[in-house]
Amino acid sequence: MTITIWWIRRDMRLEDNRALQSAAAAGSVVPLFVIDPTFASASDARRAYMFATLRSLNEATGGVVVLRSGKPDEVLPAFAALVGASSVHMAADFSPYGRKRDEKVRVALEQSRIELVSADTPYAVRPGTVVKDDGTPLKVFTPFYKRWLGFLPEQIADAKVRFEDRRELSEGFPDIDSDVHARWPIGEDAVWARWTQWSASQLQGYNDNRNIPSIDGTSQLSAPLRFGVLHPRQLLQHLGSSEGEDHFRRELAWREFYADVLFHQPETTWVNLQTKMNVLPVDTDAAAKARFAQFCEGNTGYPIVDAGIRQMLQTGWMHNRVRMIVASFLVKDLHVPWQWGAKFFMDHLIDGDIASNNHGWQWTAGTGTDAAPFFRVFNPTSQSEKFDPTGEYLRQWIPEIADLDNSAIHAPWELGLLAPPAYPAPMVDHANERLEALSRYKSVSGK
DNA sequence: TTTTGAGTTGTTCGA
DNA sequence: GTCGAACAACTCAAA
Repeated sequence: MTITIWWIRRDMRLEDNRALQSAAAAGSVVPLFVIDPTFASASDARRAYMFATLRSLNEATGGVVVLRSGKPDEVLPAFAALVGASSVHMAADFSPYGRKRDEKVRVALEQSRIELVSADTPYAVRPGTVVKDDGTPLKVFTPFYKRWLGFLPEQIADAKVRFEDRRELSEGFPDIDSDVHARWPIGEDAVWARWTQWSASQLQGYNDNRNIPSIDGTSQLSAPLRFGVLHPRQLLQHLGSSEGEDHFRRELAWREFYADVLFHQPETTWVNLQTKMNVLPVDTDAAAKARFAQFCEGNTGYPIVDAGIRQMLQTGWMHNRVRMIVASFLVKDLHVPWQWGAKFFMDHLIDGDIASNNHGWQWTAGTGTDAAPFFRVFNPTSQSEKFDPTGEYLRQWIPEIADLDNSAIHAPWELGLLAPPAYPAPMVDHANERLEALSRYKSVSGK
């Protein structure tokens, strides 16, 4: 019997998994997960989620997932030789690191005459597919979206998979912080249960409710999507054409758009997409670093900003609307490089995806796709009043101000209510910093 | 090739 | 409280 390897990466599921199906079509499958040394740089929350998910996947296979530590271009050829595999099957990874890694692995396997088969992608539409009539990629979301809709994949029925039991070759699973199980649905069954429950009650009202951080208005499926516990094409199957469903489809498409942008311009992970923005003045001196450190603790004195940061520090996740408010504050009130914020988010988010995260930051900073009007500066107080009118979200994450009433909680300094005992005064004056930001952005386009 | 309309998520000010 | 205008200039997509 031919042995094949399913190299598990961002596709931690058994259902609708074309890499697994490809491996199974060619032989009896050894599922392999390589613990790459670079994972050490992932956030604690993300690593905990990943291993909890893998453990669940292992159980779903009857315990045959093999873990091996080391550099993938060394582990895969050695492991393939060990089990006598003739091919390795995977879903392509489009992150800049993933592309380099996979090319190294392909070359290394080739020397042993083992084929690396790329049989799936983490996206409904493979990055690089959606192009204009002249064959070049799109840089604006809306036209991308319209064309992307025309490429949505067909559903393919799963064939039965025969697994090969080589569990004696596996390293043990690392200990898993029990917190992650308490906080997140782990594994395919639990994640689909979450989708079923959430979509039944929230999808119709998604348009409005997704912006309210105190309610369960967003799917919270970002981490499962990040690790492929479910695939976007599966979600798309469940979406009709109501306003809420349309909007949810657009959100899925944003994930694909940013992957596409990064695929074409991998260097924009950490440098401005719009090079003209390279002359935007940013602060990087010791004082800026001190302000950044205060920001990272969730002690800016702006409740909505601090609530978001604390939510992320404590849970590994932050509500999308609040991510924008927090990012805008860092870039436009503290005037530090967006890269600092992007790194900070990647260091803590459970769902941290390099394309969505870093291009989201570029969007906020005005350096990315969508030449955002330079005057679009979020006001943290009015955003708070608009999207958390009852202050419920603020109270959940900032106990120091939990006793303030609705009229005071969004801007506790205004009534002289510098809340007991420890909530800080605003670290900067937003009205001043807004003007400062406007003048800096204006300076970029010249007079 | 040229032209035209549009571009995720905002705020402030004055009527 | 509500509403519309102003806030720049530029790039992109498509006709």
